[in-house]
Amino acid sequence: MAPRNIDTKQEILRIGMDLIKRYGYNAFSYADISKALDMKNAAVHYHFRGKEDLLTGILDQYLNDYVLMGKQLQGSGFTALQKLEKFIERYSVLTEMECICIIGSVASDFNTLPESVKVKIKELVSLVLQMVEKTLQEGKKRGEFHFTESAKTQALLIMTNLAAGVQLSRITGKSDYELIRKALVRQVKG
Amino acid sequence: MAPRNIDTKQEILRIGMDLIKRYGYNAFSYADISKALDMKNAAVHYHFRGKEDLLTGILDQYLNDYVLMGKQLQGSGFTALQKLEKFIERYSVLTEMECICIIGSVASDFNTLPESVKVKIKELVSLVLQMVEKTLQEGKKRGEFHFTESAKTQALLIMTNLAAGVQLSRITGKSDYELIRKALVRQVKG
DNA sequence: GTCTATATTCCGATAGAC
DNA sequence: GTCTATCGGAATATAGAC
Repeated sequence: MAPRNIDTKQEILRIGMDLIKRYGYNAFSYADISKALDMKNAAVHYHFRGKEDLLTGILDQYLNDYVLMGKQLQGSGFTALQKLEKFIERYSVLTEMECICIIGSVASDFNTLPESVKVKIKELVSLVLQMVEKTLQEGKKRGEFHFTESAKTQALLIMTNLAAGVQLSRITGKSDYELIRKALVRQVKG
Repeated sequence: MAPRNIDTKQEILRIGMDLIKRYGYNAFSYADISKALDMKNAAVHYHFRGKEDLLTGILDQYLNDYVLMGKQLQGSGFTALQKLEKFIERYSVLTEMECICIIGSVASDFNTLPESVKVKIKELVSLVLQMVEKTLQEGKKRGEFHFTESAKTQALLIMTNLAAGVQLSRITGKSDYELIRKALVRQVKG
């Protein structure tokens, strides 16, 4: 059959990214992806030899996304607060989709993953934490933020508030996430 | 054969509680449990008809544990800070075991679980959050704590710092968890 | 690039012996 | 209460046709 869609690989990544945030890595199958794209599971194997390769592709996509986001924010002229809020917004949308963040999802399955994937997860977490830390430092320098912890510690506090915030919100409802979101912004403003 | 151990059901629960925190609900099997207890998977089915029944049993066990812990702390004469630190200690030990907390674990798998289990998870989360909130209120009344958020919001901040703290720590190392733990205590002290 | 068909392995679960 | 034996189904994956 002629290529139905030259971006099938990208479509598989898109579906996979949704499934991993919605159900978790060990809970979705190639069949879920092939059904969503109306193809056979063998076709998915053509684009990603095995499930671990797919997970690696998904993580690479997130790495690229965050690098791109970092560059865009850097050249945006945004205040530090606006940059932080752009970051927070990524978590807020998750609560509308019954999803948790990619980092929380792979953290839960971490012990079931091969070493090569664990390394990539570490890269992703380091990248995201450093982005937040850098924004916090900038905001403090500019007098926008007045938190008393180190920028690194404050970044850890924010990251954990957001990551587990979307997890809790899945169980107890979105209002708890909103309380967390507003409080963490008050915290950094000091 | 004569009963090898009259507490086999309790042993299954114990192994199950470890597996769910170490690998996640969808990543462990009855075979993992039967191997750990040197029996056949059919024997596990005798004690817990299906995997969902086992998960329900595990959640009931945690509910009982937390209720017991609440009663013990109530009659302990501890300061609010000491009570909070007893709670935090439960999370600290997880980082030594490559485990995440039960709430984070089931939050990740939440969308794959039947309604009856979801209800029990909500009960567990509500119980734990109320325990923390109550301790925070008590500490504020006694002049031990000086946080500015509502007790409920502060409890949410602490819970999310701890839950995602052990998740991050699994990826980036225990030192990040320690930074979070110390900072959140400073926060409530105000 | 996608298909059919199939191999393999594992999982959850049950029947029936002991 | 635990065993052996087995079933049905699903998941990962591969071979080879188109």
